[in-house]
Order: sequence, then structure tokens, then C-alpha cells
Amino acid sequence: MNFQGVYNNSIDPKGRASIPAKFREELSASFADDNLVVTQNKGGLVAYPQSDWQKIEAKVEGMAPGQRKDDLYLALISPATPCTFDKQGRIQLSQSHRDYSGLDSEIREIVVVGVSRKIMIWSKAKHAEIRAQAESRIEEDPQVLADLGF
Amino acid sequence: MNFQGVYNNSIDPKGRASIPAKFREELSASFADDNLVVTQNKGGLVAYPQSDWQKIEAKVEGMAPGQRKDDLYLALISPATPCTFDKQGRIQLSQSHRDYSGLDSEIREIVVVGVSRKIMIWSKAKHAEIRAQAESRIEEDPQVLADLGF
DNA sequence: AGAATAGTGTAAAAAAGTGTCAAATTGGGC
DNA sequence: GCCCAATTTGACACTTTTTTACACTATTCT
Repeated sequence: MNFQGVYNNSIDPKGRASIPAKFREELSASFADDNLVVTQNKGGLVAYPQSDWQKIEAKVEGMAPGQRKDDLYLALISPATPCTFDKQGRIQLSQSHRDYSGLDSEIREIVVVGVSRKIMIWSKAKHAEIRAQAESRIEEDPQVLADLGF
Repeated sequence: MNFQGVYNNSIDPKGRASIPAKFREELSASFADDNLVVTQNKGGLVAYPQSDWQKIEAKVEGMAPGQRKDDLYLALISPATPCTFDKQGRIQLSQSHRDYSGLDSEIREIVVVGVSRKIMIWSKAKHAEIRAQAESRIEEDPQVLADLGF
């Protein structure tokens, strides 16, 4: 129904990231879409089904002119790039996305994570860091977990 | 449909900035135009398809005489320069544009950003600064992102 | 006029991106 | 555990784009 799972895939020296077959199936089955739009946020990359992205973009486009709107363009909308899959299920990440997310050309290991309607991509190192931070914030307030039934 | 993407390109010692092939295609495909008009704004350079620029200029020209109009001329209209592409896809930036945007002759790295119907050009350093500021303002109010569906 | 500076044109090298095949790895079913 | 099919990764050739380099023209300054 949604993207789910954590995958250790790889990126080749030219910057093509392989996306898990599960996600590609999900994309066409549940989102009736064949393409992803990749943008950057919080040190990593985020990919949306193109159809979802268009809705987001339309909302931002419709905002009243001003700093908030300009900021969203600069940080999120302008960096967005539509990506198509090649025969092997890979997408080409732009140089600036690779720079942003710390994927320099020697790094091969990426982590691809399904998060509801989005797919997130991190370098393995960054992912470990982010996940550890999330875990420790959760531990600070164990009652939340208990209340949720975990 | 519009200019989109962030590119790390370069400027040569004589002040010619290379513009991404994607933007050149977009310019002729979606704007039916072959030239850009470059002006300056907020510490960086902004390029408009010539046809769009003419409309902007006409509006300002039609304004009632007064300080506001004079200011617009001084800050935005007068500095505007039409630029043509050479065979390698570069445009020559004037000395005053380079001065304005901090592109002195040793600096080689520029960032070219597609922002809806405009193309913005910064030195790499300035761009990093501007983007970081935009990101931190966005992070101050995370609810906005959530509401937009990011 | 001559020298210095700025800008232009072009070719060639280098870098980046694309397409495809085949090997390696993985995971599911038996 | 083993085998088969699917998926992922590595490799390589090719195309496109960007950068470098250098020669040439025009302009400015003395």
C-alpha cells in the first residue's frame, strides 16, 4: 500500500542509485506512476511519486509571494529533479544531490528507506547517525511507546 | 515546463558563465526564446527569458513617475543586460554583474538554479549561505512543511 | 601610435552521463 | 540445504556536456 522497508543498496561511480524492486512495484501498483521526483531535505534525499510531487509543488506555487515561499523554492522545489528508471532499476542522482547528501564518488553504500508515501535515500553513514538520533529521542520518553502499544 | 534543478557549473577567467544544457533546451522549448536577460537581485544574478523580461520592463515603464519607479530603474532595470549563448553554451557576464555578485576573477565555481521562470546564478559560497539560511528558516516552523505534504 | 586590458571565437581535452550486457548476489520454494 | 528465478552490481563502450586553452579582435589608456 505504501513504501516500507529498509534496503542496503548501492550507487555506482557515475551516481546511479539502485532502487529496490519492491519500491518500483509499489510505485506502479499503488501510485500508478513510473517516475520519482527526488529532492533534498535534512541532509538526505527524498523521492516522491511524481503525481504526489505535483500536488505539493502546486500548493507551494499557489502561496502568497514572500520569504516563506522563496525559502521553500530555494531549499526544496528548485533542487527537485524528475528521475526515470533505467532497465536495471536505477535512477541518476544529480551532482548537487550527491554533494548535498554526502555521496562522493568513492562511496558505494546507500540506504533506501520506505516512509509512507516517500522514499528516503541516505549514505550508509548518515543513515546510521539519523536512526540513532531517532532512537535516542524515543527512549527519552518511553511512555509514548507504551501508550501506543509497542 | 519550467526551469528546475541546481547545477554546479563554472565561470572562466574572462567572465563567461556556462549555463546548463537543460536550461538552454527549456528556454527554446518552453519559452520559444534564445536569449536571456541578466540582472541582479539580493546579492546574486537573475536571468529571465528575454520575452518575459520585456513584459516586466513594460510594466515598470508604465508606472507613474516617482521615487518607486526611479528605484526600480536604478536597482533592477538599468543593470539588466541581454546575453546570447556562444557555441559552448556560455554567456558573458558584465564586469558590474560580476562585481555585484562577488564573482572576482579567481573564482571559478558558480551555482545555477532554476526557479520557475527564472534562472539564478550565485557564487558557490554565496549559494551555500543563502540555501542554509532558507533551510534554517524552514526548520524553525516545521508545521508548514507538514501542511504542504512534504 | 603602442601597450595594456577586456572580450570573443573556436578547437580539443576532460568530465559527466547513458545504455546495455553479463557476472554476482540474493531470496523464495522445494 | 540446494536450485531457480529475480534482482542487484560491475564493467565497458558510447554520447553529450562542460571545461580548458589559446589565438584573435576590439577597446581603452597613456
